[in-house]
Amino acid sequence: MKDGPDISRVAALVGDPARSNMLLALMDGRALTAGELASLSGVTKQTASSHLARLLDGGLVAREVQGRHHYYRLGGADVALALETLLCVSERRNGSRTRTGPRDPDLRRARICYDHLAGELGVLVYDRMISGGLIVDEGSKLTVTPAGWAALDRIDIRPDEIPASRRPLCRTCLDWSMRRHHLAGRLGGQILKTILLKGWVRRVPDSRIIRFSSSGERALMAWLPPQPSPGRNSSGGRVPGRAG
Amino acid sequence: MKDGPDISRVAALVGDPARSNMLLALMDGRALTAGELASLSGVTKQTASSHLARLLDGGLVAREVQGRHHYYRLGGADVALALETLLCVSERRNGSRTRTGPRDPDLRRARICYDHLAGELGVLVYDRMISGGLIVDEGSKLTVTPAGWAALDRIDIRPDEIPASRRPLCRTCLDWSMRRHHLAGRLGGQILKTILLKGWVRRVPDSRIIRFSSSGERALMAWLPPQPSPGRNSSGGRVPGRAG
DNA sequence: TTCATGGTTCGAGGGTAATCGAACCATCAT
DNA sequence: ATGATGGTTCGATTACCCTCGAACCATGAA
Repeated sequence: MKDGPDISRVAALVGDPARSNMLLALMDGRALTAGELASLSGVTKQTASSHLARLLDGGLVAREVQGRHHYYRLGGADVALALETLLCVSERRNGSRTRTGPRDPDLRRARICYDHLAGELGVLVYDRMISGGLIVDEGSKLTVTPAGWAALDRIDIRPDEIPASRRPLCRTCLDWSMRRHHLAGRLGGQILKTILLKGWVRRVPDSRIIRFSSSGERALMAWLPPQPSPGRNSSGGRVPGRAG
Repeated sequence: MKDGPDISRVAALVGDPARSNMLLALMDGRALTAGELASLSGVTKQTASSHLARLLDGGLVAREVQGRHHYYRLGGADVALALETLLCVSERRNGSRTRTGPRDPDLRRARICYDHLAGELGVLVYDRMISGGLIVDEGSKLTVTPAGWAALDRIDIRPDEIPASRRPLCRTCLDWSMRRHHLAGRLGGQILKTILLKGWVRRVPDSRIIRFSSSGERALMAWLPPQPSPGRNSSGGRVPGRAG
């Protein structure tokens, strides 16, 4: 009778408000302590501990113990993706009921999704990289073109500096606010790391929001391939000359 | 404190085994009656009715009344996507614990996801259509190329025959068993409809499984563009010629 | 050692909701 | 009309689990 794995188990884990708040707080990819997660989700330490134990057992979070601090991190990129898709559904269903706070526009503009850039700017980066020929969708996977590596080299991202892992290099992630794809995977993480390091963006404390400095946004736009002209589309898909 | 919409509400709806069974049963895109859903999920009519009312209120399913029969269908493509991603997570987390039944290989091979083709063959169709240049990822969206329309015309799919709606024509959907993309959207639905009509595949009753007839599989392969690289090349992803 | 801090474990209380029996309503067939 | 079938509503029972107070364990500091 059961088709696949027990989907209700993980869904029930996300189904509690306290736990979902914790998970959303971890969406920025940072590892938070149990105490921080407790106060963030509005429950006592004991309750939080119980919830975290369940999340850990279910594999939705991972724990790292440092001294007397227990750091919790999201269980993986797939967990982040699942949360984003759930956000997608929630948004559509009771979106009208939810009042949008003042921070929402910033959140839509640019935010951290697990470890990479999301929001309008995240989608924009992905779009430009695709239309500019820096990455191509080969069906089975996204790959970086030679022109792409050349462009990445200009912001000091080189293949040998991206940590190796079983995780795919490029991946797409569905965007909750835009309902479009943006760049995830190791490369997506590396890009965010880089623009943070370069000071193009800075994080807003205790939130997923990231804010571009005006010079940073200019620098990003200068790095990205320009928007293609609206007329002819990809069949000729040449990499813009400036990139080479 | 709340970032976005109340994600825990929808997650809690999926979090009950009876409800998740119902939702998974609806993943094939068909509309089932309340009674069928009751027996499928293993609860009485009364319980099922209560669950369905909740799902309806949450927008996860839609109801259509015909005579004394109440047909329930999935609330939308985004709901199907969310369920697939949750399947993805569940698979990874407690996949080893779940014993794989005999039907699983068939389910992995080809199944219905909402209204389109999924599984190995679904991914294969998507891959070939991308690598063969029938559809292209323009970043913001997938579009069908002129060559793509010509190919689709050969299996009697024409632009004016695809029902208009706000739903995107082409969309990708993450595959639970393959963890890769396959073709969704209105075009994905139309393709499935077509190959069902042509008798290339037939549905296995009371499941999401679809089975290709041998002639049907040959016909599909004959229609699809051939695989680009000569041998099976799993790791050394070759960039298609025109990107360079 | 002694104290303080961060986390977990235990137990009890309380509320939500899943479940089913029974009754009720609507539709179709005879 | 009368009966049969498909669904929903109501009420009561039951079980789960969320929550927190209190106690307990581990680490770091004085």
